[in-house]
Amino acid sequence: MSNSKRQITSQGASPAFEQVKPGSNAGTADLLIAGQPSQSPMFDAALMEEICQRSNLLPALKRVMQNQGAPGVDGMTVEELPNYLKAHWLDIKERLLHGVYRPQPVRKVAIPKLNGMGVRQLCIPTVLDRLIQQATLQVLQAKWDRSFSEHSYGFRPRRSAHQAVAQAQSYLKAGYEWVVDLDLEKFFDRVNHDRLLSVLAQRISDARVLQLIRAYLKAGVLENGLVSPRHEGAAQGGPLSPFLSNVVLDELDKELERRGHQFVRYGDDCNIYVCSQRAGERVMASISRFITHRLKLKINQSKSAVARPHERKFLGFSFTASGGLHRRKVANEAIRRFKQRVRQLTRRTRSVNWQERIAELSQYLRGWKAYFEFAETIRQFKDLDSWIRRRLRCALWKQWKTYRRRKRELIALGVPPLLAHTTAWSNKGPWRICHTPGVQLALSNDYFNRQGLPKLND
DNA sequence: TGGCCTAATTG
RNA sequence: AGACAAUUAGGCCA
Repeated sequence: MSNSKRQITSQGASPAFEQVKPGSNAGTADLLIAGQPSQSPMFDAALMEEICQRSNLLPALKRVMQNQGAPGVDGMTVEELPNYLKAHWLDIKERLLHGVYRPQPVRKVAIPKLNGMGVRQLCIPTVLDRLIQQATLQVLQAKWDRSFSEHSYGFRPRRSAHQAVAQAQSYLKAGYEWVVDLDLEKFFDRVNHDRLLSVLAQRISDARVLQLIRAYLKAGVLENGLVSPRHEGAAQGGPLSPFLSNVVLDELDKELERRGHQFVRYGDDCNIYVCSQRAGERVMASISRFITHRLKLKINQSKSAVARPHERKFLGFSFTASGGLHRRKVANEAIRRFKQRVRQLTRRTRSVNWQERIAELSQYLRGWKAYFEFAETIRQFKDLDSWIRRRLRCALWKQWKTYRRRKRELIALGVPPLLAHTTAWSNKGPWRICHTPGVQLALSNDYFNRQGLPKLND
C-alpha cells in the first residue's frame, strides 16, 4: 500500500522541482531505515512537493500566515510558499542530508480547555518545520505502523475510535466485566527524550534522521520574545508528536500483550479488561509500577480507577449497566457538552436570523451524529431530539413576543384560528406552551424536517 | 471513480 | 478564536 503512494510521488514530480536536483537522481534514498534500505525516497524534492501540494495543508498555512505570520519564513503569502521552497530547497536539503538542519523555535500558545478550567500548552512549529515533520511522519509511519499493537487505535491510519470502542465492548461481552482505566499524567510533557531516541535508534539506522527528530524534540520554545531550551516532552502540536507518542507507548502495549491482557489503547487512554475487582487491582498495581519505573511516566491517580465499565467513559462512550448486555451508550459528559452547545447555538441573543440558526445547529447535529450514532441506545437520541425541538419551539415562541404576532404566525403555519387565538392568548411560560396542541401542530416534527434539521434518531 | 472544501468527534 | 493525527458525515467539481 505504501508502494503505490510512493510511485505516485515520483511520477508526480513537477519539472520545476526536478531541475532543482539535477545531479542527485540516483540518491533518492537520502535517509535509510533499517531493514529496508534504498526503498525510501524520504526527503527528495518530489516528496516535498507532494506535501506542499497537499491541499489539506494549505488552509493551515493560510491561517498561520494571516494570523501571526510565519516565524522563520517571514513576510510570505501562501502563493509564494511553493516558490520559497523552490528557491531554498536545495539549501535546506543540503542541511538535511548532512544532518545539520536545525528547526526554528516553536511558538508556544495557551488555549483554554473545553471542559475543565485549565489551559493546554501547544507548541506550534514554523511552516517549513511543519512540512518537514509531516514528510518525516509519512515515511516513518508507513514503515512503522505495521509493527504497532493490534490493540492500539489512536493516530493510526485506517483505525478509529469506533473500532476501539467496539473492541472494548467485545471484551465485556466475553465476560471481562471489570475495567482498569489508566490515565497518564501530562503525557506529552513528560516524554523522556533519551528513552524515545533509543527506541527509535533500534529501528532507524540513519543517524541523520535520528538527529533530525532529536532536533525537533529539543527545539527551543519561543515565549514572549525569549527562546528557552527544552529537555523533556514532545512539542504537542507538531505533526510528528502523535506518532512519537505511539512509539513510546508501544512498549506498554507489548508488555500488556506479553502478560496476555485484554486491553485497548487510544493515545494515552488505556483500558484493560479483567474478570474481577481483585484481578483489576492486582493489574493496576503492577502496571503502575511498570509505567513509572520502566517507562518513566506518571499515572494520574485521580483519573485512573478499577471500576465497572458503566461507571467509566471511554472515547466519549460508556456502556449500559443492566443485564450484562453492555450496549454502547453516549457518556454523560458528552451529553452534557452537547446540551451546553445546543443551548449556546439556540440562544436568542445572538443576532442571526432563524434560518441561519437552524443551519448552524444542523451542521453541529450532523457532525455530532456522525460520531455518536455508533451508540446503541435509541432512547438517548429520541430524548435529545425532543429536547432540541422543544427548545427550538420555545425560542421561536419567545421571538414572536406579542399576541398579534403569535396568532398570525400560528395561523400561517396551518393552525385553525380559534386554536391559534387560545394558544396565543395564554400566559403560561414558553416552556409549557410548547407542549400544548397549538404549538405542536404549528411547529411539528414535520416542520423541522422540512427546515432541514437532521434527526439524531432515524 | 477520483479530486477539493466544509463540518463533527476522539486523544 | 488558534496546533496535530485519525475517523465519520455532508457538500462541490470533473
